[in-house]
Amino acid sequence: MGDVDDVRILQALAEPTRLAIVRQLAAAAEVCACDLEVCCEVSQPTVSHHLRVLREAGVIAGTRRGTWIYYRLEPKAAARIAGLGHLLTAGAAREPKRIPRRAALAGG
Amino acid sequence: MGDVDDVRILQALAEPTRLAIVRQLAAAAEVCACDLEVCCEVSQPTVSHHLRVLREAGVIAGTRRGTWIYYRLEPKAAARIAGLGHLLTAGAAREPKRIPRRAALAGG
DNA sequence: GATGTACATCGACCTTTGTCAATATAGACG
DNA sequence: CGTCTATATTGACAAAGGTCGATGTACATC
Repeated sequence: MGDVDDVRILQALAEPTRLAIVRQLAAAAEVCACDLEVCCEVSQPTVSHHLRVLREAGVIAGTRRGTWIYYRLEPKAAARIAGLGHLLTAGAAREPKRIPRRAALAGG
Repeated sequence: MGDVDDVRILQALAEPTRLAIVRQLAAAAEVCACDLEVCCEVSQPTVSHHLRVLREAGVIAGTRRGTWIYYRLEPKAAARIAGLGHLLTAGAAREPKRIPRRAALAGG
């Protein structure tokens, strides 16, 4: 369920500039796009492009307020990543180191 | 810290076939590469390529046992994704809906 | 050592993606 | 309306990435 969406979200996060933007949004809850430009060493059109990718993946949302646009994280996408994190940690913890369990084998 | 690694892990996960492989590993703790091939609609070299990407990103690890290679999730990478999930959910929850907090403004 | 199976590597192809300069749109303000 | 600022879009280009067929390598078995 929702497998394609997860890939989309991961693709959106899997880029240095975009992950930096997302981290900045996670720290401040709401950030003006103008402040995002300052942080990154890429041109304004490139930032705008990355914001579009994040928006279309449902990772962020923006609200225009006058001339400025304020972006924030989308809880739904955050929850998806958290869910994937839980799935992976549970799966990684499931490693039983292949211990033979001699008692179980003997007891049947 | 470890920002580049996170991007690497996310890049590894941000592809349909690779995410499917990772999900399969999360469900079974250890899977033979031969079983992974069956699941996906891509050729054997392509699966091998994806396994290499996942391995080099530190997402999975493989152990040769005779002719077969058994893959499993790497706990460290899983923890990183989980951590990112926590960061994002916390950041998304931090949205205060811009409530003015009149008491705080008055009290100073 | 010859054969068969499992997996990896190589080389080539085509698509996707990140980047920027130039230009366009949207709102604020005179 | 004209101008200034903030953001988006377009077009072009190079780099990265996914895919496959062909081939190479490792292990098992006869």
